[in-house]
Amino acid sequence: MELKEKILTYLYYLKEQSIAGLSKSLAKSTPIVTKAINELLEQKIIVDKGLAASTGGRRAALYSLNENLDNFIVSISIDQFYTSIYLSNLQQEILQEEIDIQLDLVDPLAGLNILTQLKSFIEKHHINSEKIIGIGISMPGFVNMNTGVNNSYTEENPLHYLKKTIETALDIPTVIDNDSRSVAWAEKEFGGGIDTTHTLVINLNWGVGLGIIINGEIFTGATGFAGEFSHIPLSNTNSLCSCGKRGCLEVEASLKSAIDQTEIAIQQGEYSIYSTLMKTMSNKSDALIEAAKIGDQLVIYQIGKIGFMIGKGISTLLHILNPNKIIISGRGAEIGNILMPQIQNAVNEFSIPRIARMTKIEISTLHKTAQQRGTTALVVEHHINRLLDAI
Amino acid sequence: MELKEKILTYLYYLKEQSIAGLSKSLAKSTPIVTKAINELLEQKIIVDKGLAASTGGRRAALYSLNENLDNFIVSISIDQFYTSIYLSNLQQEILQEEIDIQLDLVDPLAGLNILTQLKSFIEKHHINSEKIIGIGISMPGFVNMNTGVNNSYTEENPLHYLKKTIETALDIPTVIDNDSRSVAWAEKEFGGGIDTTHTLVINLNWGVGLGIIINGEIFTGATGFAGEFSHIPLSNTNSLCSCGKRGCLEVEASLKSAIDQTEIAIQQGEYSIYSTLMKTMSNKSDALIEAAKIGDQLVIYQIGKIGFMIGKGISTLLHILNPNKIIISGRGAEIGNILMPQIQNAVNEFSIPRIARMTKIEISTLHKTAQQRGTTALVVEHHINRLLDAI
DNA sequence: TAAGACTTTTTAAAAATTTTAAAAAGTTAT
DNA sequence: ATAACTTTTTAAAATTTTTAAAAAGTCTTA
Repeated sequence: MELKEKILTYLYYLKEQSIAGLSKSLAKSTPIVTKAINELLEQKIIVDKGLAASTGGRRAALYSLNENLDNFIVSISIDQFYTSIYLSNLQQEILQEEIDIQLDLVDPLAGLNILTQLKSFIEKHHINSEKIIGIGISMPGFVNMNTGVNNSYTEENPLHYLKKTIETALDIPTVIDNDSRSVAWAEKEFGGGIDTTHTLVINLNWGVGLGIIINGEIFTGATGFAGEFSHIPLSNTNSLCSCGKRGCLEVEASLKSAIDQTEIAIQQGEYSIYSTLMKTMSNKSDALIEAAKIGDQLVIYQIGKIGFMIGKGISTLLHILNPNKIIISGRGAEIGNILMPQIQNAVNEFSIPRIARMTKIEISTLHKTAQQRGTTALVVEHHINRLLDAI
Repeated sequence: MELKEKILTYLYYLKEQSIAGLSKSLAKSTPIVTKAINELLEQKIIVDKGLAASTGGRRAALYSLNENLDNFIVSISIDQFYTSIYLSNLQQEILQEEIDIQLDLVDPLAGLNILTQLKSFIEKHHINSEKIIGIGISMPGFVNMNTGVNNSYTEENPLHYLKKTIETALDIPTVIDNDSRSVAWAEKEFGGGIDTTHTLVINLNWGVGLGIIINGEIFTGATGFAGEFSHIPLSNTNSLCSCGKRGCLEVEASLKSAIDQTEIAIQQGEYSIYSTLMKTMSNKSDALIEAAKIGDQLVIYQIGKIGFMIGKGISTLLHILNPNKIIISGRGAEIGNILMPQIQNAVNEFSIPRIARMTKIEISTLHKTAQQRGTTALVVEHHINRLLDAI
């Protein structure tokens, strides 16, 4: 059973694969993969897609997931202020979406609201819950995937037990993880991390998170807290952070900090198109990003500043972990071209050239979809076995 | 052959083991381990050591390396100013040693001097080179274990090709690694890292190095440069580092920095027993450590300062990697009790309590022997197969 | 453009390894 | 002293991998 699940997971990611290819990727012998493939064909979970283009020898037979399967995945991407819900199929396509539902996680009712929104999403689109393989949730905080608990909220807050709440209310297998780890996973499977083994993914959003991939696997540390990038002591200004400490990276290297600084400057009389945009847009970070794209001077200056601090943080990561690649992802990736020069400046200033040369720094090409893709993949990783059970 | 090597390596580390124990540690089935053990017994490489104390069931038969084997390991521990050469047996005992040979690595002849010293060591103690399983070298710098090259020195400098030079001159298999990684390996196998999977080892010496153990293995990063802890931007004073950058940790967190500061203070008229000690001792760090042990106020103050900076560095590591344990090792471990309170102060100031709580910070109990033990183990890891070939 | 050399996938047979079950050897509590 | 329980060791069965051979193509060159 185990092997079949792995095969299905690979086919989800890669869409088409040969027996030889699977055998190599899974480090399992050809005979055993052949046997599993034949059984999956028999069960009509996968289908034969004909022969691959030649690579210089006998052409390989390709297999893919059967696109006639009517099984779906629901994923919920949560950030500090907005929640999005998606319905996807096994071809990595989004079938339905409800994006940017305004939901401040500070609100003690947020957890229950998410459940309500999810229920109405399923009803509205007439989704047969029997056909949902699983529900994936990604959200900020100290999320323990194994216990399903978010330790950033007290036990009284429904967000603490969000996974369990949803799972029992809907009776559908549910899996939860930290937002930055989901984004990192998306980059590993679909983005710039496809062919690197040691990849760091910076999730630039309202805050600034880090997903660490070591030896091709998400690294969670000894107790699941690895990647708390945002609170390392790097800032010289010593401004107070929400965590109670001073000098945290997050204070000067997140979209929030750019927004705060921009708003302060505007209040002090500086001009910025940001204020005009905010009259029509409700999402501050969207307004900031839009202003930057238009070329607003103040906003670009503020974004440059966070870019420099991110670069300083990257210098630290570079020296300690010597990764193949560091990817700037998350909402902030959209203004990557504005961030990049300042990131590079800081890396030049704070890194040993010999070491910095070893790591490629990139802006994600996945943009907004990263979190959704990673969260959906999380369900595949954990509950693809339901495809086998169902038939 | 492969399995036998693994068994011998385990027996080297653990001295006595049962078939069941080996089977579990090596993740190999009992029948196959039994077969290998029987062959090794036949070859007289290992011996039966009788039954283990009971653990509530049938008593296990124990096996160990045959102590009558006359095979040895030579290890060379090199630091910025002193080189030590050791001869050890397979019972982890040091048979001969030549410690603290004064050898400044800045001297372009250092590489050749090391070879000369090694040759005379072997001659002086009448060591039969046929019986040397291998030579292990550990030294500071960007050492690539696979190519055997130290990239911190130019190709003209004999230190660049030290491994090859020694290997060809003596015709004995030689292996080289970075000093901090050797110390980390020693901590993992013999010290505080025995039963933790994610362990960081700070090698406090003339400089300050870091060995990273992730999933029970040395982590080298994408290109072998992981652990360049000493040059992350953490200092506020912006003093210039030898690497050319400003704000590097090393400038304020190494024994060198404590020595420099102490000497400056003495020149400015402050009293310290360090100056008296230096009249009889040639090794500055030994003098510093001795002064600290005696209770010299100035030295203790200066050591406290480096402790605080190390603690700040530890805070960064803590947040990013969430290890089970961080061990302060190397020469500086001897003054651990003086460092510790300031390390703890800094960790309290710069870490999120929830995260800091997860990681135990310890002073090494291996003291000076760490580097030697790690370097010797390096030979076992790479050349234990010579035991099999020889017979 | 056809033949031979070369690649790669697939199938089949042999070898190795693991898993499972049973036996052996102790220990501990009553 | 015996029954119940543990743990190691041995033996047999089941899996898995490795190796070799066959099948199916591609590509170069005469």
